[in-house]
Amino acid sequence: MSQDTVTPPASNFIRNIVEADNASGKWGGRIETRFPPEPNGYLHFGHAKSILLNFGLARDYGGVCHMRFDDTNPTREEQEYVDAILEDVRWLGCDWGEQLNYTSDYFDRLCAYAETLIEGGHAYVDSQNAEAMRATRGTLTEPGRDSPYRNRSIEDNLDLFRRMRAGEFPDGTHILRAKIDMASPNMNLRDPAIYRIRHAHHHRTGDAWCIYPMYDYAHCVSDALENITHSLCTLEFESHRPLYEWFLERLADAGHFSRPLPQQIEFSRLNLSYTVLSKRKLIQLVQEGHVDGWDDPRMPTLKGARRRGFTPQGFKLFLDRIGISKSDSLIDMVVLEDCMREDLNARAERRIAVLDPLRLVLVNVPEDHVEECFAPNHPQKPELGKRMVPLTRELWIEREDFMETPSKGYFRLRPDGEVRLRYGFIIKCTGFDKDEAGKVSCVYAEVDMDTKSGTPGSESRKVKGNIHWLSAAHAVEAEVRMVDRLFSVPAPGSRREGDAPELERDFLDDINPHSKSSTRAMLEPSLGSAAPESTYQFERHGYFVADRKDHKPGHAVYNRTVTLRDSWAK
RNA sequence: UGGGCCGUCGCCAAGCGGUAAGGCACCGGAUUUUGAUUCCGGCAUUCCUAGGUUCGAUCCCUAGCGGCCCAGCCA
Repeated sequence: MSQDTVTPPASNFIRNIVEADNASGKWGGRIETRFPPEPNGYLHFGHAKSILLNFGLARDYGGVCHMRFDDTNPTREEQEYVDAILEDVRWLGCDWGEQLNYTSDYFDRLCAYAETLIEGGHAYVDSQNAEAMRATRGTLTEPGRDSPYRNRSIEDNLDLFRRMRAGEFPDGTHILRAKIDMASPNMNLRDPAIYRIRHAHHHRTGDAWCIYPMYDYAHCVSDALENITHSLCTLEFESHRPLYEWFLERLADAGHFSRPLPQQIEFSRLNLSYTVLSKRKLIQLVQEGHVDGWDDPRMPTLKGARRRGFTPQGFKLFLDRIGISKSDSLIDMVVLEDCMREDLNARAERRIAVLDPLRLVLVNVPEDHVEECFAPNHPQKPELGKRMVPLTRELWIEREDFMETPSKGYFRLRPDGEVRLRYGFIIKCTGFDKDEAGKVSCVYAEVDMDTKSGTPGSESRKVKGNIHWLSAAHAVEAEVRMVDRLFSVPAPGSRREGDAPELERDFLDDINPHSKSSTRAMLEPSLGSAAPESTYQFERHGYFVADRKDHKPGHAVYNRTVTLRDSWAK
């Protein structure tokens, strides 16, 4: 094999299955997957795992991945979500080619196949109401009881089903059920529903239908219709697999599909510390106003991630790193953050930003003097060039880079201490002022003119400290949003050691009160005119992105994507 | 207490009868005009437990223990 291949994908049980299928010739080397979201909400980090897995697997084995909207429940699905989902999947870099599908595209066939199920004696119309069905389903340990309508004739079932479709009955009066086994130890096999009556407007089919298929029936049929080879889903569908196979086997027997039939394979969903990934909780956060919408940079949604400055490449790195398996896991948020750092470190140009400005006056620099200094745009990529940063008598430095009484190990500026102004000169502190409140308001220093960075001999004198700065006369003011983790505990809402047995915790109580703050910062002038979504490393601080929505000419707004690692305990 | 699935280093995760990959984290040390990056080195005599089969078991068998999922006309 060639040496220049990118990092080979890690082995996992799904790839093993695909490779075994390829080896046995099961699909003739073909692989087709699908990403099947329901358009009833925004995509989150958990979906990213599924998207990258499905599209990545297809790409790696020369196949295609279909985009498919599982839109079988008209009461909760909307076009708005379809558009948003497509935008997110595209943003992640995935390409579905011609395969943009909707389960609703198959309503005709789904309905026709339901009739063949009835004709084969595999389905019946039940006329019990929902409560009666629940009451006769049994429990985990007790078998259910057959419906009194279970043995209707095929003719009656067909007639009833057609009249359901024709709109003769109100919602909830009849339902088409699979005739399997009311005593099955697998609850999903106790005559599950196939079609329910719903007089509702569908976002794509309008009012053409008043009966809609259930997930278990629609999904496997859609997979078969699209010639999907490997149908990947999360672990909670494991006990639905026998049903998936039950429908397809019967429809194949009836001649609608040929074998081999698509195979459902389950993997464990993503759990991430310091956040929540359940649709219900995410909706709650938005609806109750705990965050500023679905695209709040703190939200674990793809819209939020994008606004925060997370990158598709970072997500790919993350998913390769955590792997695919069937064990329940809780991935530490630092892993995701670190992947973003890794990607951004390689690509982001460096800029200077002073987030908490403190005035520094260089006492031996004349009022109107402008000294041109040069800073590399990327320390590891000299080909990206340098830029000029002007140094003048009055500068902004970071407030935390000066300490009147330094703590142990501190090696930045201090009274009578020396430090290098990054890309500039070594300076020595000669004094400082304090305001009425006792807060340092201005620092004075003297420049050693023989130490300019880049000039011969400038390296002869070494100082440990190295701080960043900005010319007060040149810097532009900006709003910088310090985004942090949304929750302050690893598992929001979970019990903690020492909790009283009767105590119930609410994940909302674990929201990090400091997850969002905003500051007026000083930036290099070019940062004011950068395009929205431009990403930079603010030296010694972290990675920041020009806000996609609010960053405008004359009104710079940056979001902190992630801080730099800091081995100096803050 | 029915059924299904899972249990390998702090967090992930390979391995599938031949004597414990890798990543992240962590700990050393080197380089560094970002306390960043990069680089080198260290990091499971042991695979949930207990028995058994075998020349040999994380892999097979048995019995336990722990965790997750299933009782929507949701997906």
